[in-house]
Amino acid sequence: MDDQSRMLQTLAGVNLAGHSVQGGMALPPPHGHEGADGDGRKQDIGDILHQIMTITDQSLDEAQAKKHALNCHRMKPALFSVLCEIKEKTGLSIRGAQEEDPPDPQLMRLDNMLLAEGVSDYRAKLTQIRQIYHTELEKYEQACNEFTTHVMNLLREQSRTRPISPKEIERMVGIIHRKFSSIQMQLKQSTCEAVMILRSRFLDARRKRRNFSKQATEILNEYFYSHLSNPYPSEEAKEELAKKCSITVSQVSNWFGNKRIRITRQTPRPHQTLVDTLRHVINQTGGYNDGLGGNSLYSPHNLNANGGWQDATTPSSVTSPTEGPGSVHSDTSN
DNA sequence: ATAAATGATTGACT
DNA sequence: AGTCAATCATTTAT
Repeated sequence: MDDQSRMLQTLAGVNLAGHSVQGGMALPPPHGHEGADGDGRKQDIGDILHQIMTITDQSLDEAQAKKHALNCHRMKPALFSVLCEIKEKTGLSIRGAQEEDPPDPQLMRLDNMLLAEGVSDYRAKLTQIRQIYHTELEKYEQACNEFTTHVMNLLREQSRTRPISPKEIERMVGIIHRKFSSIQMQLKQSTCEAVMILRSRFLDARRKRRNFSKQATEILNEYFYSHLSNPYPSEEAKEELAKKCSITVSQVSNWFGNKRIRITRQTPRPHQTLVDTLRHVINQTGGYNDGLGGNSLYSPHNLNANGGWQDATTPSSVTSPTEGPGSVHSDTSN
């Protein structure tokens, strides 16, 4: 399980840093400018999608211009009847070519993984990407059809005044289709990359952390050292601390767990004793006056070597540990 | 560049 | 359910 996620992380990293996504569909590199390795890859999702949309609009504009020219032409009605039968031919081939891979095994696999992981935010974003992807794909199809039709109209028309063989027209159509499908490739690749980026960001986020503010640490330390004899805050206390520190209850729990284990631990720097460590901490924070008894600031025998406060049989002074319900692990509400 | 500190995660235990 | 212990992955200090 853990291995798997690490593997995924690695995979995503490779894909993002290196070359194009190679998955269920072998994608040729996008024909074009970027000679060096990934300039485009550094763009974020928004840029990529915007790029796609720009391309689409250009294509549509072009088609629109031709359409207008055609509409005004006197030969239009005659041409259309002829074009209809051609359209039937090419239209099928276009559809056939485009419906081949939209399901996209790579995306399907990603979807399945996402479902398994059940991350709502993640899934929402993925849905958004997918939606945009399908929208764009549709636009492309439409643009391709229109453009093809209109180019053919023009050629047909021109064949009246200059020699243009049907073969030549077919060739032209082929060129257009190839052009469009290469653009489509880019769309797919961009979508895959966007998903990859999204995924890697999510996986990263699991381990991302920010240190608490100095103030928050101060508050936590104060409580800790003020309750050294029993540093187990009740649920209510945790909630209060969480509120004061602007962190979650889980984070408070994590902090106390870490603190307890680490304050006792024998690992504070090779040549530093426990007392030194504690003194160091105190000096750093200015000291915490024990709210109860005022004694015992970090006196080692309060923490028996095995790290059990429970066994320390601490005298009274301990607020009753009214443990409430709750406290869930893992909270990333930041 | 390397070591230490630190917040989060995970599995076991009770 | 809460905790400990070990560990991971990042941030901070040296």
